[in-house]
Amino acid sequence: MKNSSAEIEQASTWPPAQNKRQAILNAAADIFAEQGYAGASIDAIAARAGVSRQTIYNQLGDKDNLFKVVVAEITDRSSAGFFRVLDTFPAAPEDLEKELTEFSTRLLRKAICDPNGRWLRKLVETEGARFPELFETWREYGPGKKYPAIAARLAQLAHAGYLELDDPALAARQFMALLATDLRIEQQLGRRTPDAEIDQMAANATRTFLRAFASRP
Amino acid sequence: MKNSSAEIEQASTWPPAQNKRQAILNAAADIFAEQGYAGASIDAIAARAGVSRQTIYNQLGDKDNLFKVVVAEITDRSSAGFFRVLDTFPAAPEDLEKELTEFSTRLLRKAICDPNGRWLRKLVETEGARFPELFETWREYGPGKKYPAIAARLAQLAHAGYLELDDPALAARQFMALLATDLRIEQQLGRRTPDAEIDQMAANATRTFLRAFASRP
DNA sequence: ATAATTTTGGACACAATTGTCCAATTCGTC
DNA sequence: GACGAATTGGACAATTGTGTCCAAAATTAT
Repeated sequence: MKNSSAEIEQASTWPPAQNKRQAILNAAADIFAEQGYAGASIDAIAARAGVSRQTIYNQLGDKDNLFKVVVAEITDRSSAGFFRVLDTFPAAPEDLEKELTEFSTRLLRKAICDPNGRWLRKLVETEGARFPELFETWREYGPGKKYPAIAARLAQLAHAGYLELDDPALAARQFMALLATDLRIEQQLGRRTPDAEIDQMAANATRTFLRAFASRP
Repeated sequence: MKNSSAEIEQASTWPPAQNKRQAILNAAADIFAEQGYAGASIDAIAARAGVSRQTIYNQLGDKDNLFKVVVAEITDRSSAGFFRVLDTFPAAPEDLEKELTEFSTRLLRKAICDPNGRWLRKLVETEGARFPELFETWREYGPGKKYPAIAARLAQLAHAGYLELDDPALAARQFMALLATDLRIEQQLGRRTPDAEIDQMAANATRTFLRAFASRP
């Protein structure tokens, strides 16, 4: 019973009840992502959370509601992580390629590799068709907020003369696509990608992106 | 009971038994992709195939085996479709951007949008962790064969002086990433993307790819 | 037409799961 | 240490799904 969510949990600085609630949410996120909605049994979640089944029903109601709460929770965390990284976007870089590559590395490491984002993507892919509202929620947070945020930063770089963009929104999607492509393949294995490879991916993506969009003197 | 697999079925030029078998396989592909392995019930598959449950057990054994056969079948079809399109890759184009864009359009339309590929990606994403051999099979056919094939064509273009590549394999992955990025978002909705949008995606991807890799005079 | 093969549909046993109830126990607080 | 609240674990009914069996019906080949 290796607990792959340990990284996310916060120590017991919360009211005791909230602590168990977090344990349940983390366990549920694991199991839902691994097994899908139908395949995830409440017993399995209870077992992984180290909690009795009844406690889950007490705190979170039925399976449907548990699922919704889990997704909402993870969406928040994932979004927060992303925007924390986005704040480090280089606004007036001296060495554009170097600083953008470093930003890409951070983005890959903290926002795309992190369990929250992975769970979310998988859950949306798996259960999106069956939970249309959830799909909408995710859409609002994911493509709806992240891409425009990236696009704004890129547009700013373009305005400052670093890039030549005619469609910042498109450039943002392409930037993210280049960044995530290799990871997508690796990730489905569940394999934890070594840092060196992540650096390489960030460098590859950034290099190609700049070959396409960097201003030429 | 709209049959979204009609496009794939072949008329009754087959031995009768094979015909029902195909119906089962198509229905199973639908249901597995929609509901995941755990959520897919044999009864639902039988109902959609217009066949009795017993017939499924007669022809294909238990659920596990049914799933494996479905994936193998779809993998074959998907792979065949891809390589059929790949044969139209422009080897000595007069207008590189134009011809590569047209190729991209074909690839998007016939190989990435098509139901086979979509089912496969979703099933692998959903159930890959629980069926390691299937994951390996897919990997062999997908990244294992398709990417090198694309890379070879790109390398050929580079050798002929059209492109400047130092890593054809990487360029192939990036080319595919640029192509698929917008589609991935649209597709999860199950929405059928209009042809005009597909053309646009192909043009956007190709344009950026060539901005990065086309030889400059 | 007749024989062989498949298909059908319904019944069945078995297992897993959901969600509820409740008495005993543990935990945090005062 | 004693009180109140939360947690536990086990039992429970109801539902759903798997996989098997079998006799009747339909389909296909001879």
